[in-house]
Amino acid sequence: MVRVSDAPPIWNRPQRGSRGPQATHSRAEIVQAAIGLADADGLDAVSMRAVAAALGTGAGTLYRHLSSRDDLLDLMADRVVGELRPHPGAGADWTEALLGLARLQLGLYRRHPWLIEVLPRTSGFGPEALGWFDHCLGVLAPVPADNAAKFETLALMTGVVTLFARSERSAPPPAFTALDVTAYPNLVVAIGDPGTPRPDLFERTLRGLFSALL
Amino acid sequence: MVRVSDAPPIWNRPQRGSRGPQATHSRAEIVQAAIGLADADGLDAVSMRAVAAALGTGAGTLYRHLSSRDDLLDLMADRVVGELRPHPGAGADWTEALLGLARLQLGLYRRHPWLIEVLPRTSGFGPEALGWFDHCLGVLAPVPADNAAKFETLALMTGVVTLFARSERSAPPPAFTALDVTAYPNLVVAIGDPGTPRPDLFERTLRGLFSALL
DNA sequence: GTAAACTGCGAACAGCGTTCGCGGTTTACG
DNA sequence: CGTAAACCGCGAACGCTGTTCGCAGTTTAC
Repeated sequence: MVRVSDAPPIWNRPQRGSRGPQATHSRAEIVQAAIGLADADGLDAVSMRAVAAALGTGAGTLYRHLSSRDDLLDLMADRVVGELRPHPGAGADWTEALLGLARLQLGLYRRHPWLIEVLPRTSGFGPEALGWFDHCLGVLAPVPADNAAKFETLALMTGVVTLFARSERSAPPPAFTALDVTAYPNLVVAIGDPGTPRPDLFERTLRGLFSALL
Repeated sequence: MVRVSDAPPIWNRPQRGSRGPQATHSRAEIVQAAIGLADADGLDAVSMRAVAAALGTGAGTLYRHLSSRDDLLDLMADRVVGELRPHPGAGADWTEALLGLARLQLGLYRRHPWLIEVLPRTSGFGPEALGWFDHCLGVLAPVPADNAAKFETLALMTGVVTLFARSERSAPPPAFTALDVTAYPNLVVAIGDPGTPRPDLFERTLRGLFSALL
């Protein structure tokens, strides 16, 4: 489960040495093929054999460029995080700027839904993730708050974005057919008067978060 | 991925028919063995063969009581959600009561860390999950708000609890050795003055959420 | 009493991540 | 300049996974 490897993380390892024939596939090529499969058919479609087949080779070949499937997932995640560039310039209102960053993240999750499953199990921050985090800190620069508070706020902001991304993906509740009235009295009356969901829940939640933590 | 089965969910299916010899293992027994494995060695240790071996039988036997491993995970999740009983009585202050419910949920995640992975992929609400949700609605009964707003708030409360549970499980950040100053300027200065994390982040976040949404 | 329905069981299947040895190719070094 | 080290693609193989299926035996319903 936990990464116990003494080897340096994948981002610090060189792609190839100096000797030997030129590789027919690069690390970036493999990652791109894997992302294509994940975008099209979900994360389960990203098997080593499938990725290799998409590149016209065998599964064993991939291990010349990666040391494990988890490495591949790390690289995939950091690469799509790079799609958040160019990082938008911070305006005068940092709250509005931060909201814009959150919306950008939500868009990324919509483009690559598998990211919701991959990100929580990545082994660490890649260079693009660090760059994004650095940019967020820059937006928060004018805020007079402890750096720990900024870290906490950004972590929770990212987390809340994943919650919304997940809720968008999950199917609507299964219509509650024939609910037992005696067992779930409050639920029954609430179903009878469901009310109307608010369209600005995303912004409202994040604004509440910011005002509570910064 | 998505459950396309026309069969009724596992909770509505009877455990056995009337004919045939008495079964040596019950559905509850299987679920309990699986939970024991998950608590001890994580979710990956819950393979059909391992669960069957813990019960002294073969993997194929389990399919007499369950139709898939996903069914087993559904049952495991709903069963540990039942540990939240007896549901605490609501006091006068609904904010405080709701905070107590959130703390109860966090404790459940600490006792069964695998629940963090299982819950987002369950196929629906089990009877215990419905009971918990019903109780939360009861606590929110005196709040003059739209039922949709209450649904949204409870969903986000549960989500935020999972974020905190996840952050407790994840390893501390890897010490940021030798960070490139030119690439991550804001990060470098923030590391130089890390500040002190706030001990009441959990409560503060949830209070902010409640006041923003209800 | 017969047939239907259920039981545990173990072999089997396809797929998975990963390892390893093979022959061939390119580069670094004495 | 030749030799050795390092890298390449490749395919077979290992152990594991979830799941299916036929077999023989047991209990119940009609």
